Amino acid sequence: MSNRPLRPTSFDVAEKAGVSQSTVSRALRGNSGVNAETRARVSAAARELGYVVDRHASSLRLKSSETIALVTICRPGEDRSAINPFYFALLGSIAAATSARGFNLLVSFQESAANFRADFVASGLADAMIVIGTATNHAAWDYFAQAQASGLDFVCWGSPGAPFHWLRSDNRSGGALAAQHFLSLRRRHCAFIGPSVGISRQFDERRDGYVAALAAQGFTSVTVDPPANTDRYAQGIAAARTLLSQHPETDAIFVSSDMLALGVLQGVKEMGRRVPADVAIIGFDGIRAGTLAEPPLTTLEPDLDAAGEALVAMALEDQAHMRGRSRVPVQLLLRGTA
Amino acid sequence: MSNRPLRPTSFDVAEKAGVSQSTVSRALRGNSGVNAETRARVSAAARELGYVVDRHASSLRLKSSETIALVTICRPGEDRSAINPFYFALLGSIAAATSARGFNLLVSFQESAANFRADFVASGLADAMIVIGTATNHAAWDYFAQAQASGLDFVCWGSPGAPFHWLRSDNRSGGALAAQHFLSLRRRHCAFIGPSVGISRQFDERRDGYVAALAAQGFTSVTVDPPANTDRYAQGIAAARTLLSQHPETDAIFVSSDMLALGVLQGVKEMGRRVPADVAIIGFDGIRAGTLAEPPLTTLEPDLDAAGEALVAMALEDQAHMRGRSRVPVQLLLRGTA
DNA sequence: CTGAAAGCGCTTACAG
DNA sequence: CTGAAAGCGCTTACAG
Repeated sequence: MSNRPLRPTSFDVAEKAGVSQSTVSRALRGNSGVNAETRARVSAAARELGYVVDRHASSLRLKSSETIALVTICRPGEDRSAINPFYFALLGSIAAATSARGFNLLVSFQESAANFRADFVASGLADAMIVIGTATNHAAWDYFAQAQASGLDFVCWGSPGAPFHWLRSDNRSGGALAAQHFLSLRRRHCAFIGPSVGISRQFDERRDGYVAALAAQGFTSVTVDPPANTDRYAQGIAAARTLLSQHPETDAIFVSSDMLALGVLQGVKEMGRRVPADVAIIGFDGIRAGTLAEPPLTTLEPDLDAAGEALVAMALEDQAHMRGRSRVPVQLLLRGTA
Repeated sequence: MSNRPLRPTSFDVAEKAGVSQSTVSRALRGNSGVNAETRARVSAAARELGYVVDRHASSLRLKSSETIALVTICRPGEDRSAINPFYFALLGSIAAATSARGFNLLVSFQESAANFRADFVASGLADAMIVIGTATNHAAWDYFAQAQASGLDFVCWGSPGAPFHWLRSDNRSGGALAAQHFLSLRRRHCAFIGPSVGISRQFDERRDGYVAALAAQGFTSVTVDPPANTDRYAQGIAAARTLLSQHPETDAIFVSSDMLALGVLQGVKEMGRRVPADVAIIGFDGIRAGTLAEPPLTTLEPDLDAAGEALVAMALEDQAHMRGRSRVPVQLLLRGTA
């Protein structure tokens, strides 16, 4: 399959069209300054032969592959169907932005030293690299931090720790929106469930925005750190139990991410509380699976179309200093839990 | 970013190591018959210079890109986060199989004539192509059928209609497992909810296996075709209502896919039936979101690791006639709805 | 075991 | 407007 016996080259097209090979190249690239009649003849010949420009030859010459490499960092040992659907949605929006520019998208899921790899740009395979995925895989982010230290450049979603070029949700505003919504619902005993400080900047920002907005109205919030555990859903159930045992008066919970929030929702229901009547819940990410919960999960939804477009634009930006860091707007999606 | 000023070439490495460029190439490719000491010197020089083989030059010479192209067909107008998570899981397992072979994976989401594209192999970008995604997008499958007719070869999941090389779940066995499980649960009024004949071979096979296994024990099944509707979840709710109105005695429902089954579950509950006490439900696909339903969705789960591996193996198989068609085993995953 | 050279299939400066 | 030629960075048959 890789070695079609008769893949035609531009020389074959040239012969058939009765022109030189250089003219074929110019005509097919839409180069101005080619006689319209000649161009038509070349196009016809190419079509008849089923000719397609060889991308390797072309990229080699042009020193550009019109390809973006997308690395998704996974949890070690996690199987592919367990990957947080948020990252698949982000992958999809990056694919859309890539294809809108006529670029290709090379994807790679990485989880451990066995498959860490960052040489997509160095090998010419891609013009730029984007890194997304879980903040919890320290080995992976250390690897990419090191790659960056040795001169490799890329853009990432979230950016745990190191000073990468990043794009993030407007997390503080999201947290504030959650707080304001809870207060408008007359909730007075607000809580936050999310992983402890430092795991992910994004989680920290969400919590800080929430706590600050509550404080601005004279309210405080209790915080529960989910137990270390491989599965966010199970973590959510456990955290909800802990929270409601220690603070039975809780009537509103903002959760750092939807996968965790779905577990929290389950845990709250298992504790015999009605949602949202007794306890309101708001998650973060806008994942589709939230609509399947009962009741459907109210959440803060980042604009993923904007995120995909911005990540690709930042990655392709030639001036490294122009990349910097940037925010994607977030919107409160009222479904059923708040 | 695409144009690093100083990307070193094999000539630079050669100079630094004090050997010829050909020796660099041989040493780095692990070519046998290179002096061990020379090889070490070359490797060291390459490392110091941060040299990485240019994949375009290499692929051009070797006429092979060690890349698989994966096309995912989407519903027109559907946004990326709404793509059936089953296809993302399949994408993940294909990525794993690809990377296990040291291959790259190029992905493309296609939904309408505006972005139909099948020239990945013709342009040399990929050695083989895999097509997955919704069977409901006829325009897309027609496009690929036409591409095949003009000599392009590829492997696909499911294969609606045309005689593609395909991989499918062992759908008949899956349907039979559902039937047997319902009967072991003493259900006597079994139903099937799924799209009508011909939309997808896989759905037909599931229904046929189910009906045949019921018939073998002397039982029949009623079938409900979900209303034409863009959203599987909404279709499921509507179909459940129709079914329970027309056949209130129904105590078991096998549904052609999980996304539809999640809607059916919701619809059944909305009709005031308890699940699984009054009505048992079994879906098909094993998607993760099924575990978030209440109760968690019992389902038939195809072995996705095997599917990813087999799709890649079939795609890469040089002898087209060796590809043919093949089945992935399916397993009953008892969760909560049956 | 190693080097000089051809060639993979393009794109584009250089002539005309 | 078009053609002949150089060159992108590799891999490997061919000599030695």
